[in-house]
Amino acid sequence: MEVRRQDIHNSDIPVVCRACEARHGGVCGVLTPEQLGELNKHSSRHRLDTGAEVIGQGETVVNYSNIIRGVVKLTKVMADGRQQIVGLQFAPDFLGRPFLEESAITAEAATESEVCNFPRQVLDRLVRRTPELEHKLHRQALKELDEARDWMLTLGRKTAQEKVASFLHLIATHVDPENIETTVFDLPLSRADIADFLGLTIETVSRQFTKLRKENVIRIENNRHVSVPDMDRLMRYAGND
Amino acid sequence: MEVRRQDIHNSDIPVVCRACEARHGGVCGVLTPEQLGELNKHSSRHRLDTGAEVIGQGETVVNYSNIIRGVVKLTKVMADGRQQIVGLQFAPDFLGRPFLEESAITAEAATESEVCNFPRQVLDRLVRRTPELEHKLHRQALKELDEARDWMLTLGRKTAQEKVASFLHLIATHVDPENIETTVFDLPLSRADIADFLGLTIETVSRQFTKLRKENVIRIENNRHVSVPDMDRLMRYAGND
DNA sequence: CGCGCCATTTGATTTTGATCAAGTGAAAAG
DNA sequence: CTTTTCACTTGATCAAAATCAAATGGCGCG
Repeated sequence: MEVRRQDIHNSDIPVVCRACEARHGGVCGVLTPEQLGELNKHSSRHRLDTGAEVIGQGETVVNYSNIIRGVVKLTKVMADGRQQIVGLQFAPDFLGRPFLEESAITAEAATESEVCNFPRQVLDRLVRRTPELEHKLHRQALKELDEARDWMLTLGRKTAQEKVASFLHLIATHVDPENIETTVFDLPLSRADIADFLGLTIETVSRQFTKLRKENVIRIENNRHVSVPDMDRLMRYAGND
Repeated sequence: MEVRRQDIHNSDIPVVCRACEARHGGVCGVLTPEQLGELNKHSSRHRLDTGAEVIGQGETVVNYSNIIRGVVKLTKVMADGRQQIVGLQFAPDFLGRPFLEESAITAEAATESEVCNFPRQVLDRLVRRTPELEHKLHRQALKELDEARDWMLTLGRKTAQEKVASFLHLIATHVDPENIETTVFDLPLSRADIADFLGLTIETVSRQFTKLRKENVIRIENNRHVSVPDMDRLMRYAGND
């Protein structure tokens, strides 16, 4: 009986969703098969090259997305071109700002990525009828808020060295959706992006990487591949005692 | 008939809530008279002196609050004492982090304030039964997230002068709950708090105030009373073109 | 293989804001 | 009325990170 019900349910779930890596952790996880089916009718998967823009600052929001794979950066730019990354989103995060017509930020792929898009209106309608979905989105918004506030402390009060170490720790705890903390990983961001994330220049970021490497806090190969022999030590360099 | 219903409703609303300045803008605005009555049974109003702590970083959350009057600052501290204000909340904002046992931040009154406290459990229960309430809290979380991200750009990429000008503009647009923008106002924060908000030192903040005053961007009396003759000019100094 | 491209690193110098150290002024306390 | 206190301002010097300027080092391509 239990098994049979399971079967029926599975067959109700859209084929593309069944194998979706983001289905359980992401917003889709709270939907019933019927709702998933409805959403799926209007949704589409896309591959994004590094640098591909999902939405631009000031543009009208037509789609929300789920990140299936990859890292998406959220940036704000000033009129004179100064730029700040205000958030990094990893799979299976939801991507979008509910209840606003116009995006206040630019979202673009930091790495080669994959997303699942669905029209704003379809999800908005679904949210109104599904308290669990709003709850899920609410939790994600609160998580992003916590992360943003952690980062404000980093931006406002930490030294360049602490900023870079904090960034490495952030990546170590987020790149792999499977693991809470990874000690060997590839940086999803270029030095320029890291600088934009940390409120520093490329040169300062590079110098701090060199310093951390010379003090054996990290090892680096090919610019992007990092290993951290002692995560606690890195944490201390990040100012997190 | 319409009038009579209104009367019945009014008589159902708890006496203390009827005159509450925060009732309409705040979370209470979405509650039915019955729900308001239930919440009110467990809630209590408190006056807060400047500096009074609402909750401390790392403490267990027992209460949520509504700000009735005044300004509350949200701060994060590092182990060595470095401090960053990560949010300013004005009446009638909701104060609290739903769905988390432990507070990641300290909240304290930046000015003499008044809040209405209610037990975490009572509101949590109410949220589960009231989608409109969760929607309201969700919207507030998203508003705070937008503000946090705006501020990240300020912290990471703006000069000291732009930071101070940005702060003045923020205050001008938030101190008076009645008005979108005020040109004459009292600063709700000391120089030390402003420094903690902007990621600067007291001395740098002071020097930038002097500079803005000398260039007639602002006038200052008694350290706290500010008037802005030309808000667009201030905006330009803030780097918002 | 050699060339050019691009990201990154490294070096020299400058600038911004922090730090250290006195002042000032207004309000509270004696 | 004087003294103390506290928040804020001002000044001199210092240090961290920005800026300007060259190297370096893969990597794709002819």
